[in-house]
Amino acid sequence: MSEAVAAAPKPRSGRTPHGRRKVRSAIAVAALEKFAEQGFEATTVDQIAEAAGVGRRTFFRYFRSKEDVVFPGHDERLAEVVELLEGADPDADALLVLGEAAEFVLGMYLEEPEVSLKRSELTRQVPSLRDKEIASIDRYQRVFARYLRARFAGQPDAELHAAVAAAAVVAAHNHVLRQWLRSGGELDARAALRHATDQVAEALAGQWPTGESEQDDEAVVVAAVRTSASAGVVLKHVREALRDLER
Amino acid sequence: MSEAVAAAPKPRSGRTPHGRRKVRSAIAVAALEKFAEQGFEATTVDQIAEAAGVGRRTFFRYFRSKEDVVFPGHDERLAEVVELLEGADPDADALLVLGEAAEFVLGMYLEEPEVSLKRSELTRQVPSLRDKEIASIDRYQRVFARYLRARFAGQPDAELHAAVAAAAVVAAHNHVLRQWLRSGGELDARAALRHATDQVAEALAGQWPTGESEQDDEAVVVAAVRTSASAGVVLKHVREALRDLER
DNA sequence: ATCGTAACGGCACTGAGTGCCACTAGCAAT
DNA sequence: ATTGCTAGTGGCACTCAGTGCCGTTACGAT
Repeated sequence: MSEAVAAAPKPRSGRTPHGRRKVRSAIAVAALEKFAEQGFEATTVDQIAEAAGVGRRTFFRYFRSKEDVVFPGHDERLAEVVELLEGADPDADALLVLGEAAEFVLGMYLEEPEVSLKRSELTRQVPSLRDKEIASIDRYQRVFARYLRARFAGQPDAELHAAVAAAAVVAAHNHVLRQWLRSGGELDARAALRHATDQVAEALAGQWPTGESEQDDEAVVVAAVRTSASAGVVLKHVREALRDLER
Repeated sequence: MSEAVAAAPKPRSGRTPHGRRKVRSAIAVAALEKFAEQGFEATTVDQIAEAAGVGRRTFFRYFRSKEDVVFPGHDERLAEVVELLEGADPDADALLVLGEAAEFVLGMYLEEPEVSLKRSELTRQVPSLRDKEIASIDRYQRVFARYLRARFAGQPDAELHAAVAAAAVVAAHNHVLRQWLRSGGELDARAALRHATDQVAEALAGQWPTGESEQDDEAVVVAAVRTSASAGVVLKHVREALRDLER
């Protein structure tokens, strides 16, 4: 491919006589251009480095791997989420807090729609990138689960409930994100996410305590309904719905 | 590292003058031995091939990558799950079917506890293996979600509910699997999984219809309880628990 | 015994990622 | 202005995963 290159020790041919601090950005831009041009796998690090006007070695100083160019600063984002959860009101409903955290994560995508859309296009097509993204999502889920474990501590099946609820919230987030991406960034994702997390919270809070502030008053309720379900099924549901209110 | 090797064209030194059909198994055994001995990353494919008495090239004929030795036949397992779901009773409760599918997956681990334990040890320590496993779990989750999407089709928020429920079931499965692995294979994982999926099904079925066969009879229920929850909260829960029975 | 096929081993090659080192731009102290 | 230090950089050589190609060999069928 290279025709008659490599004669003199390369007099820093193209651009950027000596990169300032935009080196990282220059590499990222060049890389994404190349990826869009000729695909991820067909693009070598050498090509990226040359297009960015830096040495191949410098590329790996700014990005641990070729995949990392596509997911910049995922670690920092995760750290922000951890911080957000640690600073959350300890008395607030745990699932509500998680919903806010999910919205925060979603916000990171919404901030730069074009980038998010391009990235999703890449991840859809390249298996290794897809795997990397899934692994990164899993890290968020672990953080969520850890938070819930702490909040649920002492309750029966705390770990199970934490794991399931964290997975549910993440799934809701991912679902909304996918919809937003498919809509080309037009969807009101924040509203959709709130609706989704509300549904999740409703379903889980109906069965499991999630730490909402308890009331001291008491209540006697009489309900009468007409339904096509069998008496047994209705009784089962009512009994279950009430059981956890007793605690 | 290699001392004075490579003189004659290698007279097939060690073992297995010419592998029968146990070549794959021989490679896997040799690989896992080496991994346990000196770690995953520190073991090269050459070492594995030599220990197995085969050529380096043959290794890659049986395993697509070094990681693949640790996860044999994951694709086939996934296909079995797909088959199981496709052959499931279309009238059965969808979450119950998913619970059975999860138990089937869990069964694959329970079948060979020693292998599962060793593998989990490896995946815990090696990031690349961990990522690979997460990606593989995600494939199951996608299959689950696809099944639920088909079952929920037509209902409001079908896709959201499918995604969340699939994630919940997978999370329940993973939680039980982790517990079982931590217990060293002693835990009654099947019972624990049934308990876990029951909880998930209970929580979600209380809110969302999951396709359980409807009865034709009717029922009028009167319930009276004493609870520390506020009247509003009780009413909300009861109303929600009953609402979906109406449909 | 011979032929055909499929598996095998060796070889060479690409490309990712790493360690090492020499070079240089920029800055501070004198 | 000169000197000296430091940090960023680029080149080089190396390891190792993974792939394509091809000659060879074991084995079953006839």
